[in-house]
Amino acid sequence: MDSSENYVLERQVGFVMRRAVQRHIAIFSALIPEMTPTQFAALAKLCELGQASQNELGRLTSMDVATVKGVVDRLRGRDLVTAAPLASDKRRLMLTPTRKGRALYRKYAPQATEVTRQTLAPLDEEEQRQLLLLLERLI
Amino acid sequence: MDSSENYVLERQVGFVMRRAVQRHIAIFSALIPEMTPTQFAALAKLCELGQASQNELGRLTSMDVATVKGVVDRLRGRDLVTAAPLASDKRRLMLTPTRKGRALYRKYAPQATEVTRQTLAPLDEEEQRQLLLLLERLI
DNA sequence: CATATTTCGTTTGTGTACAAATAGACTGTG
DNA sequence: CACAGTCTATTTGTACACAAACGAAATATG
Repeated sequence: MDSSENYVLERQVGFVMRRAVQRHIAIFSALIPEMTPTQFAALAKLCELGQASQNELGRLTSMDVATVKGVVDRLRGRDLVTAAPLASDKRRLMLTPTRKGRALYRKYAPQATEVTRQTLAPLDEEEQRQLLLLLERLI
Repeated sequence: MDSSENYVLERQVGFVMRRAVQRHIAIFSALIPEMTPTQFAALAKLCELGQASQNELGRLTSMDVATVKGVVDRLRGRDLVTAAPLASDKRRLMLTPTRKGRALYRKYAPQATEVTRQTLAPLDEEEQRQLLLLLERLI
């Protein structure tokens, strides 16, 4: 009896999700070569909020403090986001999308929607809703 | 009319999958702190096959050539896998799990199954099967 | 047989992702 | 007020992940 006989890599959620994410990222970068999904997520959330501290943005986009710093640095480097320490709390780094950042977001939001559409294309509408609901319950 | 108004980050599959993967990895590293999901996947596949070239292993575990090299290097560094150029085709690097590697795989295979179980725990059996089937169709 | 093409592996560069350690700023409580 | 604990951001180190470019080996094709 060897319990490792029962283990089939291809049937593990982790493996299947990893592959699904790979395909999704490929679709994303084909449709939006100008930025990564993570960068777009950060920019989108910041545009939605108007303004947020780096820490807050990280929490809302599920990024680690170190990760969000890297992402924000690259957005700042491309002049899509500006940063300034908050006067009332000098620990916090307030982020604001620039005009250029907001324009880029508006430009690519429809493309980003299309990325989701293409990723889910193998499923019908009902299945798409099912999948989203099931995934959300895993979180 | 601003189409970016329709874009809600939290409703995009990419975002939801990314979060689900994050949770899965957290569960994995809690149960199997000794190696990463990727390393385990490579080791598991290699143990299943008995032997494989690095390239082959990469294809079967959905890893890029550069990625699989890093993963294999780390497995070799820990003496879980040995590598040797194939005499009949000097381009290929044949990989074989060591006794230690096979032992580690057998030891952790049940834990890896448990990782999947815990990841899917919020869903009932039927929903778990549903999710797996839907995800597989995205690939 | 000669060479064009393909395959395999490596290297380099960029971008997530997280842990852990650090430093500075704030808050609450004594 | 002092200072312990908390919060925010940064830094460092490790580990995927992929693109692009390279060299060496094998294969195909003329």
